[in-house]
Amino acid sequence: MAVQACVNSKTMDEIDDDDEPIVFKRSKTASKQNPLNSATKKSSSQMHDGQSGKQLSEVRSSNGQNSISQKVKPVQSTKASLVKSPSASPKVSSSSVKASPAVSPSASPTKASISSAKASPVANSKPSTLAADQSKHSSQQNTTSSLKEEKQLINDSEDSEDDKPLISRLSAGLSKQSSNHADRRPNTSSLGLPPVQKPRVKCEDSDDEIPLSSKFQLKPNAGPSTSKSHDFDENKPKAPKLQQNGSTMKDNRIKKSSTVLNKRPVGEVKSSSQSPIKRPKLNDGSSPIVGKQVFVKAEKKVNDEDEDNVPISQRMKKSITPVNKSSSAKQKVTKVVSSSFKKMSKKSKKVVKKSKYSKSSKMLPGSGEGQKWTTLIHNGVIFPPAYKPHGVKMLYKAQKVDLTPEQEEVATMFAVMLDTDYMNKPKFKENFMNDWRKILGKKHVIQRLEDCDFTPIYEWHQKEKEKKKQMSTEEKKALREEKLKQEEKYMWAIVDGLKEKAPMLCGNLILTTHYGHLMQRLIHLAFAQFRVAFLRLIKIATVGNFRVEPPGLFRGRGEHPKMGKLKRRIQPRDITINIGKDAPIPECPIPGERWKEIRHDNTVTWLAFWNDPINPKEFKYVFLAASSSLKGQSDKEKYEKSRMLKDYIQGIRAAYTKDFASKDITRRQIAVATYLIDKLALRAGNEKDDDEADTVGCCTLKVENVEPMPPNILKFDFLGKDSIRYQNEVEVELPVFKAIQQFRIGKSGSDDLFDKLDTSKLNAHLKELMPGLTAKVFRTYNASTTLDEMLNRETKGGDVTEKVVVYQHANKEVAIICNHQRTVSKSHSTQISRLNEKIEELKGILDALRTDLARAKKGKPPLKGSDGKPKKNLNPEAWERKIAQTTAKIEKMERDKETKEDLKTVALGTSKINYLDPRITVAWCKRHEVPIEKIFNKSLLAKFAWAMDVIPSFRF
DNA sequence: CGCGAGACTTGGACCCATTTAA
DNA sequence: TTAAATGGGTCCAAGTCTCGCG
Repeated sequence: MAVQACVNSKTMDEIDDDDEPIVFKRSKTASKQNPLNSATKKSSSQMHDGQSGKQLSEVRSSNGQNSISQKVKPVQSTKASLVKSPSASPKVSSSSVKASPAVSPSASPTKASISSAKASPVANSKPSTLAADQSKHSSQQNTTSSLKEEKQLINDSEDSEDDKPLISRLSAGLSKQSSNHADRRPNTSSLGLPPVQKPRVKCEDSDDEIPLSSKFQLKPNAGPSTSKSHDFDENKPKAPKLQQNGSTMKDNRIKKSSTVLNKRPVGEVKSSSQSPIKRPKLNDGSSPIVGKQVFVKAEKKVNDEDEDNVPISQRMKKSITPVNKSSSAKQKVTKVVSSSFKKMSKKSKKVVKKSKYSKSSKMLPGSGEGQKWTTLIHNGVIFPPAYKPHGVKMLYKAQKVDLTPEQEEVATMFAVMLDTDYMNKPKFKENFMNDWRKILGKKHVIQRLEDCDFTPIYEWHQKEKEKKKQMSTEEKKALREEKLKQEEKYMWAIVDGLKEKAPMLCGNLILTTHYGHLMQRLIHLAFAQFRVAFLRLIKIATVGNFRVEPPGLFRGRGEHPKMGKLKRRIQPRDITINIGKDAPIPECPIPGERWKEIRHDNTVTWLAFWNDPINPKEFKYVFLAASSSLKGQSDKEKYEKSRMLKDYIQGIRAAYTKDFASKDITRRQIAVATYLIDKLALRAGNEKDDDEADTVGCCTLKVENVEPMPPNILKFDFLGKDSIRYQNEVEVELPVFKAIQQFRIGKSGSDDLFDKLDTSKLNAHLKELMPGLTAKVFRTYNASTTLDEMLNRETKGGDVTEKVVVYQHANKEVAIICNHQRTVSKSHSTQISRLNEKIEELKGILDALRTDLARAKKGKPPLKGSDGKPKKNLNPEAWERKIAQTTAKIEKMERDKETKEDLKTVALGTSKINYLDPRITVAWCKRHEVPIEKIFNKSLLAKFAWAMDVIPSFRF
């Protein structure tokens, strides 16, 4: 096993403890969040300007807020109302925008900017094989290596780069070269390309680190596998090409409107200078986007240059060729885990897994199609404690009722939810009662829920909670330690470790013993390289959810038809364990019980699963934690895939634009759906069963969810994932608008808008455009692209705090695009009013200070304070200073207030965790000397360990 | 091709410890 | 020092997407 990419395991962490893996660690202080100041809003406008060929025009509903709508609840006017107007007159909307001058957060240019290069001490030492690789990095870092190379690269850089300082551009270019190539390549494999084999090398740690050797080889790349023809181009009438992505008209308005209804990078295909990105000429572009290129490093550079101008189609062709070859050539570098393997996987179970000792087996590409691990050792899962009856009697028609422990357990589940919103849901109560009745038995006195009084149990529960709260810190700590002790052994898994070492490593021995410590030092000091290799070899990953879900009442979201149903207790006999063949089978923690089944399937990553008691057709899995290299690897592949989309996007847009007018209705629907997904980052929208909440995604939008408002505004209003409401008014291209109108003809509100479409058709189509492309890739693409652009456009200098604000602003923009919401906290309004009071108070003080200043100028003493005490007699300058301080304070508070109001419904975390390529963040931090800890917390640092050594010039 | 099983990612709420404000 | 606010971490629901089969 080669060492796969980073090991972000705890072990590592700990081992690394002394020497931080993280490079730019600087100050430990966490910065609290900085209020995004008002500047924020404006930025939205800025962002759309002219940026890289993106479509500016479209805007998200004015300020983000609006767009984010309320949660399921009642639709409210809310700020939406503010926004609203766009519909009426698009133009207006622009005005509505907050006109605030763009203030950039940073006023002063600081040194920061300079260094794009230096900043980062390279994180870890890589094995010598990687030296070359490193050199690249380093070269960049320290300097500009060869100019000429850079120049080439520049072309390849993104649109936005125009805005960047030369130096950064250069470096960016470099990065591309190095990292991109390296990075991307691997993807290929995961993209559904013909699995090219890459000979894997054993120790790679991230693709960046792919061993040189392999890197070199890569060149010929695999292409997209098939190039199917696209029917595509052929049939369609030519679409108005100008508008291709909505450009023309929008453009004008775009500029004006800062308020964007929806934002999106969609590309406008602006001609401009700006985007060097490959923008295909339309005509050709339309052509088959089929197979595509895969990038090979060297090759790529070369191509890049010219490619910009080359029509996509051609480009593709080019690349295609190589594909075949490559495949034949058997590439080297495969990622073991690459998703592409999946396909073959199932079968591969039989994969030969030879002894784990034989490394060869592990890494080899061949060996493992679909193989996710070679050896896997873990301790199974832990069960929740058995139910302990409390004996508190509930009332039925005011009489105490005796319940058996089983009956009481279920009654308690309900009782503890008395103060939740579920009590207002008849469905919840009905489902609960149905299931409880089964346990009570037909003859039980308890017959009607309405006659039940659970308050005694509820109160008992509240008291228990209170008791717990009252415990002293020590008691709590002891309790925690006790729990930890019990759970400790379940928290770890050894993935691809050498079996014989396992005992030593098991648990956290290595981490805590002197021996471990010594070794660590030793390794650290004397054998850095060895150490890296060592760590890679022994992978101890933390298990994500090793606790079996306790019984309870199903808490479905939105109007879930099954809410309230009893989720029964899971027993060992329900659980299937997946573990290495030679690993000891975890002991069943419940005496007398046994596991349902033991599997040794190395083509999957789960450690255990059981069937969901609520929906037996579904499974609940136990996986490794997000910080594991297995997860890291696939995370990285996900981002590489969306980066790849960058190279195809222009062609894809051209293609769907052309299809807006297709005679073939399915095709037209696909085109429009793709447009919406691209522009609005909508989810795909799989079909759902009747026993699930009625929510929709793009393909399942109903007629009533999209209202066309002439001339070209679409008003969206639907419940998406988790029954989170999506409301947005978006200006779209005329052909899209017309197509939507036409899709609605003859249908009722609850009919499918895209009746000819479903996600599998859509994805099948997307795959023809780019290997591995699916609808969700657009969301990642949209999010990461937005972050990358905003960061680069808006980071102007200033201190760390200001830069962090810029980051948060960008993060917020992404959250709005993705419609990541949170419920407004209960204390929100009081917090706001408290702030208002303070502001008022300060204003009063300010007035008094001004009075005193005026008096001081006239040589009079200050008035008495509100408390009646006399103030010190100061000179005018001193009063002025005080005034300035107070004014600053007021301004800060107002900013805080605004930020708070602004973010009250926006959840920033989700996008950070799932959609923003961490390399963008890391590189930006390096370039701007922002300690990464200001942006990523501990768990994100662990999760993104694979991204930490990205070069500063990395661009998405 | 459609379907369903299966595997994995995404996502908001909630709980609780820590930090910050009062 | 205490109370409120934050933010990390957990929990588990709810999506997406692939694959194999008939």
